[in-house]
Amino acid sequence: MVDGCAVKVVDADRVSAVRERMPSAGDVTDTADVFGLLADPNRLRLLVALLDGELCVCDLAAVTGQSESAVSHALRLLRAHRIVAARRSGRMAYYRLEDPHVRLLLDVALAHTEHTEAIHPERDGRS
Amino acid sequence: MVDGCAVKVVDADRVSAVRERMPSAGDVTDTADVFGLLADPNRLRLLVALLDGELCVCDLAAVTGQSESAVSHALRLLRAHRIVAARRSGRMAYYRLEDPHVRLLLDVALAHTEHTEAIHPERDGRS
DNA sequence: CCCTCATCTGAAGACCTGTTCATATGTACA
DNA sequence: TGTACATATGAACAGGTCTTCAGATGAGGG
Repeated sequence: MVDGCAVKVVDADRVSAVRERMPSAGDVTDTADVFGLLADPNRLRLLVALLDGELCVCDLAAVTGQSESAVSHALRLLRAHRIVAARRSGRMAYYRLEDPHVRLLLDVALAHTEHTEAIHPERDGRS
Repeated sequence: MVDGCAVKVVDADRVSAVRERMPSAGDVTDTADVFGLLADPNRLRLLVALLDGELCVCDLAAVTGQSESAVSHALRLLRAHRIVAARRSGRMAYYRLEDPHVRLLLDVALAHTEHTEAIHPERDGRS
C-alpha cells in the first residue's frame, strides 16, 4: 500500500478507493497478455475460424490467407498460452479453441463489431 | 470469392463454410485494434480505474503509478478511438470511460482473470 | 529404405509501440 | 501581466513483435 505519487492527488478518497479495487499487477498483466494475443488480425482470424470447431493447419492457412509457417508460429503462441489445443492424426494436426474465456471474449467482441462497424471515424493522431 | 490457396485444402467444405462466416477484413482489423488498445498493462489500468467513474489526469497517474506524460499519451490514444472522453473544468481534464462495448469486455476479462489467475503455467503444449 | 508431405522451428530483418525528456498550450490567480 | 500549474504534444530511443526463409522433424507410401 505504498504511495509514491500522492503529492498532486486531487480527489484523494476516490484515488484510494480505486486503488483498493484495482486488480493485482499480476492480474492486470495477465489480462493484458490475453488481449495482446487477440490483438493481431491474423491470430484473431485463426481463432474466429476455430469458433466452429477444429481445423488442421493447412486449412487454417487457407481460411485465413496466411502462409502455413505463419500459421504454425501463431498456433504455437496460442498453444503456449493454452488458448488452443492440438490433436494429432497421422501427420496432420487439428487445432481447436480450448479456452472458454477467450471464446466468450471473441463472441462479445465480434457481436459488437458487427453492430458498431459504421461508427468508427477514428484515425486521429496515428496512422 | 476465389480461393488462391485451395491447393492443399483438406476439408474443402468446412473451409468454405468458415470462410463464409468469417467477418470482413475491416471488422477483423477493427476488433484486433480494440484488443490492441487493451493489451497494454498501463492502458488497461487506466481503463479499469475509469470503470468507477471519471478521474482527472493527475489522479489517474497516481492510481496507475505512471508519469503524467505517459498517462496523457495513453489517454490521447484512447480518446482517438472514442474509448474515453474528456470533460474539462478549468485547467483540469476529467476522463471517463465512454465505450460501453469496451466496458463489457473489461468486465468479462477481469471477472475471469480473477478466477483463472492460478491457471496460467504457460508452457509448450504437446503430448 | 527413400522420398514426399504436413507441420514445426530458429534466425534475421523490417516494422510498430511505449516511454522519456523537453517544451508547448492554456487556465487561474495574485 | 506574469507566474504557477494541469495537461498536451513532439521527437527520439529502446524493446518488442510479425513475417519470411531455410531447414528440421516425423509420419506414410512405394
